[in-house]
Amino acid sequence: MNMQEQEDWDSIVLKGHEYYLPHLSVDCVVLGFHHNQLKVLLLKPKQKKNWALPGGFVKKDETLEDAAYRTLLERTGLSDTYLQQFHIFSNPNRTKHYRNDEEFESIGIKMPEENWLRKRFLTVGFYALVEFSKVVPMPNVLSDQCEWWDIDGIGELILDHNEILETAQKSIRLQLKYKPIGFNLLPTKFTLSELQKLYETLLGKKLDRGNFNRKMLSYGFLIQLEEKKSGVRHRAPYLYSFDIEQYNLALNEGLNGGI
Amino acid sequence: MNMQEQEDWDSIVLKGHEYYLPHLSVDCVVLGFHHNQLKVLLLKPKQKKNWALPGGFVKKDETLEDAAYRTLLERTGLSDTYLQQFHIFSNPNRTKHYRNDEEFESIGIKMPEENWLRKRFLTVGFYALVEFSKVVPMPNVLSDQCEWWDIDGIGELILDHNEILETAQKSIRLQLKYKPIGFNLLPTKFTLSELQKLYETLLGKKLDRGNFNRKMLSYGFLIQLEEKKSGVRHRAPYLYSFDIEQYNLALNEGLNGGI
DNA sequence: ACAAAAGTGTTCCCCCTACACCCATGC
DNA sequence: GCATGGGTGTAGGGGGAACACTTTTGT
Repeated sequence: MNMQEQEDWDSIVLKGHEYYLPHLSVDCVVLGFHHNQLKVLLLKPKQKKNWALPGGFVKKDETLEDAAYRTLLERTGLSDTYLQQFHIFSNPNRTKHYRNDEEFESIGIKMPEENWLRKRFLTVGFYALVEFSKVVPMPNVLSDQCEWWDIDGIGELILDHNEILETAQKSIRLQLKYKPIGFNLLPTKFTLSELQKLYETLLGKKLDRGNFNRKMLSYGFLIQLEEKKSGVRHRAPYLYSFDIEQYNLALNEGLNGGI
Repeated sequence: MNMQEQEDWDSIVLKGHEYYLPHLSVDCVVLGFHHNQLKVLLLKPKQKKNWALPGGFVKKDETLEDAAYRTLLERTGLSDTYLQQFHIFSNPNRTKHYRNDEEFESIGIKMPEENWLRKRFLTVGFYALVEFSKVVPMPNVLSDQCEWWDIDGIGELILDHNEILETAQKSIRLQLKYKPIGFNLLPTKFTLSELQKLYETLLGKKLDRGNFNRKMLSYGFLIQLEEKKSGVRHRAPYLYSFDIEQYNLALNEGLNGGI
């Protein structure tokens, strides 16, 4: 740990209560899509055995959304991402015993008995859907690694982060039914079968190709471009891009009905 | 204001920070259904011009859900209600200037400059669907009235409570599409057309009687009883009750499809 | 008898489902 | 040619939308 990091750590521990709200944090479930796999961005906190969702504290004069955006920008380099709060987790014991003396002594900090970080924390869960290739994962001062993980290959995370992740996935599947948010996970140009793979991954089930294509095109917010790169050993599929104006129009009309 | 109330108020103002979490509250959108009208429970805070959603603070060792249940129990006398968090409102200025000296002087309290109630507050919105007739609206120490209002006849509420109410309605409409939560608003015995009126009110549009009946019955969680009271001057409609076991079964199977 | 609303039936049609069939491309 | 996946066609069925007809009750 270099001088700067030590200072940052000291600052958060000893002075954080001056500029952050107490008892409150945000955690972000950052999802990407790569090689037909759903990925989630995780941090490896120093001195902890398990990995963690990227998160942060809330400044005294910012909204939760701003705090989440800030966290996301710092971890991924991305602004303008699709970000959505989905639940607040408030189990009184969720952070009990998480901050312990050994952890801090090992990095040269004597944490006061009454430090703000030892208190109970509630956390607001956000999910972010980002374009995998644009992300440059960056660890923060409290962690030594920041990496994409296959969402199915994740072991035990710190605290209740497994629960937060699962809740996020449920919310996303629900949203997907009436709002095609999946586009945020794809590059600007994509094929229909890439889109289909994404939907299949998010929903956890196979879909019919023909029906899927027709349905997506019927929404009217996909723009067909020219042919795909010759790198595939079968018929070249069309590339599509996403027409955000038509998309917003379609959203207001409502994509699904039902009582 | 009697002695007890004065004490309670004093206690909240001067000692609240000892047993409540700072900066955080819950607000409940309590909905009922009566005379084919959707009703919402509102409080009239003393010394304020506008009405308010019932709300409360969060004890240092309870979950947000517990805090909301507690609020609900105190205001309505109901436990076992359908309660759902739907959003957390975090505008840094949402409570600015809400607590002012005049307010407190008028009830005989000199509020310290640095009192916890003057700080920024975030609030977690919950909605509750309750059986109108079972509710006994009860004001709290901070308010002099607690009443049902027609949801369409509400003027300006305090703070951002109009926004909270609107957000709640959107969430409920969305939920209703894939989860028939409306039953929580009806008495144990009800007719199909009462149910239909409720749906029409919640969704804000007319529905076809025949199609509605068939759809609801097709779910399989309605139990047909015997005839209705003779108090109607037309054919007596069947009464139905709600089979919670079949309901849970149906929910797991999924009521709606879509990609 | 009449009004009003409940219960039930019927038709049309859209859209989802499922397959099937041909097309383009790299090896 | 052949394997592979892309694009498109189509027959069938389920169910929603709209409407009609009959039934029951109180006045």
